[in-house]
Amino acid sequence: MLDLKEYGIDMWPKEKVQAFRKALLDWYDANKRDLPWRRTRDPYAIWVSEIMLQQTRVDTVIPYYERFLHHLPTIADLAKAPEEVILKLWEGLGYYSRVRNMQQAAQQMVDDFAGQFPTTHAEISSLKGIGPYTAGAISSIAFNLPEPAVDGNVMRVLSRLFEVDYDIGLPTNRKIFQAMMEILIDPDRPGDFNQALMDLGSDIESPVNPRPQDSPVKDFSAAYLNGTMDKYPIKAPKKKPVPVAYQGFIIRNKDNQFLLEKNNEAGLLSGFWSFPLLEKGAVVDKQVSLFEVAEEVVQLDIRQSFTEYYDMAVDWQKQEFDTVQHIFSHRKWQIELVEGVAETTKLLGTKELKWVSVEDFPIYPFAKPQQKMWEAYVKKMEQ
DNA sequence: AACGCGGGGCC
DNA sequence: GGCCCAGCGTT
Repeated sequence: MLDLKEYGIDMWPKEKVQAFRKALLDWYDANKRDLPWRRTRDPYAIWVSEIMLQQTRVDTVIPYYERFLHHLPTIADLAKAPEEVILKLWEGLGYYSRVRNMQQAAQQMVDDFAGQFPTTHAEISSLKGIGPYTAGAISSIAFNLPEPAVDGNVMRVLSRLFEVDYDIGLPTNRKIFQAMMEILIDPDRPGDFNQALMDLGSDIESPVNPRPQDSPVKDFSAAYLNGTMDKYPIKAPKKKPVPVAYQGFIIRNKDNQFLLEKNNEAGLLSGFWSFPLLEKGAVVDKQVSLFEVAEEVVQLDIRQSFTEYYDMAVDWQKQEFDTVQHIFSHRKWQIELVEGVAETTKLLGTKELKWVSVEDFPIYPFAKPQQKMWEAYVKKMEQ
C-alpha cells in the first residue's frame, strides 16, 4: 500500500472522510444528471457508455449510445457484427480502436464467459480495451464493487482537495490518486461516489471557468481554503500537432462513379474509406509555404505519382477547391484537392479500391477529413 | 515513459 | 488559434 505521507498528502481522519462522503453523495442525489446509462443496470449498456465517454463529452455521446444499443442490443450482436457496421455506428466519435477493442472483448465474453458480462474486477480488467479507469467504473456502477475509477475529472478534483503537487498528466502519478480513492470511496455506494466525483469535476470543478464557491465540498478543499485554486491541478503543456500536407484526388469515371480506397488495417483511421491521398514531399504550413514555382513542380510531380501508383491515366481538371484542414490530437492535415476524370473503369486487384456512385456513399464509413473533402468538392461543383 | 490514436466545445 | 476532455494499447 502506497504511503501518501511520502507524497506530502495528509489524508483525513475517518470522521472527516465520512462527512465528505455524505456531503458529496447528498449533493449527487439532489443534482445528478438524468443520463440514459443511469437508467439501466445492464453491464453491457454501462460498458458501451463508458467506452464512448473516453475522451468524449456527454452531449456528444448520448445519440451515439442510443443508436449503438438499438442496432447491437446484446454482447452476442456486437461479437458477430461486420466491421463496416461497427465503424458506421462509431463514425464521427473518433478513437476508432475503441470499438474494435469492444468487439474483441465481446468475442472474449462469448468464448470465455458464456456470453455473459464478467462480474469480478479481475475478469472485467482482462477484457480488451478495458483499462484501470473503465474497469473501476464498470465494477462500481454495474456491480456495486468498491473499486475506484480514476479519470481526469477525479484527479483534478482530488488535486485541489489535497493540493497534490504531482503532475496529473504523468501516468506514474496515477497511483497516488488511486491510493487516495481507496480510502475515500464510499463502500456502500461506490458507483454513485465515483459518478458524483466525475459530475463535480465536469461541471463545478471544470478545467476552465470552475465555480469552486458552488462546490458542495468546498469546506474540504485545501486549495479553496488556502486560495491556491489557480495552481491545481499540476499539468504539463501538451505538444502541438505536426503539420502534414497531402494532395487529395477526387477521381471520377465515365459512369460518374468516384474512386475510393480503404485504409490499411494499421494506423490512423484504419478500415475507413477515403478519396486517394498522397503526402506531399515537402511540409507546407502557413508559416513555411513553398515558393509558387516550387508549388507548381510539386503539383505536376504528385499527379505523375498518382498515375504511377494507381496505374491509371487521368484527365486533370482545372477546377480549384478550398483547402481542407483537419486537426487531430497529434497531426494537422492540410489537403489540396484536384479533380480528375479517369479514362478507364478497371482497377488493379491488388489494392482495396472501388468505384462508388454518390448514392452508395452512406454505406461506407467516412472519417471527418474525408467528409470535409467531399463537402469542399460539392461546394465548388454547385457554384 | 512516450507515443499513437479523433473529434468537438469553449474561450 | 489554443485550450480542454468519463483512456487504452503498443513499444
